[in-house]
Amino acid sequence: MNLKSLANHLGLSQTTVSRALNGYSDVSLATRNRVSEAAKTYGYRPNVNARRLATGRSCVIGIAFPTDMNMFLDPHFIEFLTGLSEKASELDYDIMISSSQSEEEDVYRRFAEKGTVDLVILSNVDLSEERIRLLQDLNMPFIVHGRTATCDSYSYIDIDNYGVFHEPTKMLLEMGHDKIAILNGHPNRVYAIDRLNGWQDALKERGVTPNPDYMRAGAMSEENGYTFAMGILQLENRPTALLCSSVVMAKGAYRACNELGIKIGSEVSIVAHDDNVPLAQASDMNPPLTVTRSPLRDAGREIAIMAMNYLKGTDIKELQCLWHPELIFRKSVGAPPRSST
Amino acid sequence: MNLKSLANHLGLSQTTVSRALNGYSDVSLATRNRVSEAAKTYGYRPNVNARRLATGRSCVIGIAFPTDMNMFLDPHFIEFLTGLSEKASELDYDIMISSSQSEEEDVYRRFAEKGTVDLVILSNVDLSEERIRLLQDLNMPFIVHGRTATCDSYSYIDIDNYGVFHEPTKMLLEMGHDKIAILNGHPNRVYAIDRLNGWQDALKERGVTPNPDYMRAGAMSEENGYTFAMGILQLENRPTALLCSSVVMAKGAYRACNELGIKIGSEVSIVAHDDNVPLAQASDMNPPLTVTRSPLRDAGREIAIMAMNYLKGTDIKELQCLWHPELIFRKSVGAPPRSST
DNA sequence: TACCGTTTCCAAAGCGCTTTGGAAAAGACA
DNA sequence: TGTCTTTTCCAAAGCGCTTTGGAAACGGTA
Repeated sequence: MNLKSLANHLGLSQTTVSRALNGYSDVSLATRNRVSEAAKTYGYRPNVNARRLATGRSCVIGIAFPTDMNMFLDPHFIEFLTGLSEKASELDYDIMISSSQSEEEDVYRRFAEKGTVDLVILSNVDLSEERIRLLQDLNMPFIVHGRTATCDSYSYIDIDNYGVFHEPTKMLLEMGHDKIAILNGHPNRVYAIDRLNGWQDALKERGVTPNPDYMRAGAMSEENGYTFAMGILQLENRPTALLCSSVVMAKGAYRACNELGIKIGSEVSIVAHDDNVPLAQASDMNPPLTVTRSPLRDAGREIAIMAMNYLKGTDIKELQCLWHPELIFRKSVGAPPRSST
Repeated sequence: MNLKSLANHLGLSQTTVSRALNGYSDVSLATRNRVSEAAKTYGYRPNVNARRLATGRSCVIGIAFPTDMNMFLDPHFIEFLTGLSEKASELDYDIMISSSQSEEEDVYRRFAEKGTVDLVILSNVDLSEERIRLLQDLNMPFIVHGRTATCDSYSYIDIDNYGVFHEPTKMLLEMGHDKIAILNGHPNRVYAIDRLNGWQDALKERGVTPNPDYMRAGAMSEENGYTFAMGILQLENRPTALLCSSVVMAKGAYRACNELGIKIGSEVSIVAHDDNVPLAQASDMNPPLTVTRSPLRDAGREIAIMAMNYLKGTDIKELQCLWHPELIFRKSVGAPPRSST
């Protein structure tokens, strides 16, 4: 069933049927209803490729990933992708993924030249972002999940990563903690750098010098959380509080504490940033984990909406979101142990 | 730069240029070269959507996944997807993913009606596969990763899951083990059922009755591997060998053994099926893990090729692959402990 | 030279939709 | 009643490609 035969069935022109289905006001409400009724009974759906050719828009959002750095194995990225994908299908956009064993940039170049996608999403940005420059050169619309220094010039969604560690550090300091360690994400990523700064500044504001022994950084896996925590908690001058860049990492830290017989909430306080990935529920942990919370899935959903608006021509300045995670206090945080004050 | 202007530049017709670029023999080699040369210098790439409309083929492979059962968090699925995606881009196919919060079937219906994808890939099949019937009804080409009872009627790629557990069980029995437990994948999945049968039959062939206490099944996570192994190894009549459905699970089992102080390779032998997911390298484990090996990434790559051939019209009968994993013997397996014989 | 089979090219139609630029019909107003 | 808007519809062009069905040019053969 195509437009032509549907139009014939209805005794209308293709124009009218097309415009009716797309909700134009220059076709009367009565026929608009009649048409959409008929479309439903005949099971008509406009052929996307014809539409794409005619409009020049594909309604496809692209994501590139190099297979060597397995982003897809990162539950955080997946959670984001899930939100993006969910919202995209609600908005009738499609998601196209493309991998290359070689350079991620080749993928963008292909996307741009072939016209397969309208817009691409950039994730996991680090400071030296040539990808952004390339996309700007290629004139390929994009939205960044995260930010770089040049973020004025593009559309992005990010959370206040500085605050993500600044707030809890301040809180812990006010509670009397002064030996606060951080288990951070990958050191090159902008979000990790922002968090590091938040931690450092909060300490300095209180006159505490950040202790390099208390800093660890790497992929936000359970394993790293465990390893990092094991290392730090066995220092002779061990910290009284741990900041983790993700709940997944915190789970590893919990495991380390349990193994070392260190009581969480009294002997050591733990705070993490909570992206709300399904297999790592902060509230279900024992003790429940104090977090700064900002569901990644929501960010994914939001970026789908932003993509749509971007393509509708909304100004870039209105497509720059900065979210402030909320701090949720739970039992994993308590006063520092006496012995350490 | 489009076909028309490229043709003008060359002083040729669109037809000739098009056919030259697509390598038809009815345009002389000389002009064929001249054309592709020009295409390169002008940076011409045919517009995919126009091509799609003209040919009726989209060269897009679809994958649907319901967001509630988070397939994407399963490293096995991701590994498969990575292979698929890699090979697809080599073959100039694209991968479209689509999620729905509701029914996976809606996604297929949308795919079919809109004509976005040429073919879909089905994963994680279980015995009662209505998805397969739906796709057949919709007349939407598909390839299954795995098999069901009706697999004669469609194209698939699968491994000999029966053998995956039958072989090592036989081997263990021959070495003198008779208390062999299995930590299986999700009990509804066909592959898990096949493996279960392989194990059972191997035991029965030797006159050993499968012990229901020795059977566990669930998602193939490290966590489950740990939990299942902990349970089984603390039985009063504990097994001398463990069959794990994946290396990820085996890692959990290793952790349990370490925690319980049970020596792997002497006090308990462990075999796993190795999908070769990057974060779980059987050979790097301590002791190195004996496995039946069949890289999932290879399956992904193969399925991309099969998809292409399917769309080229290759007969279904020639697109039914059954791979036989190789058994790789390593230190995690040894003779059963004396005490148990 | 005439004829025929090959080789090489091309004009034009078509894929299924959107959109432009009216035209006809209906309604409003004097 | 006639004129001017407004509403409602449509014919036709176009998106950029592939493909069909020749036609022209060429070379070989009789």
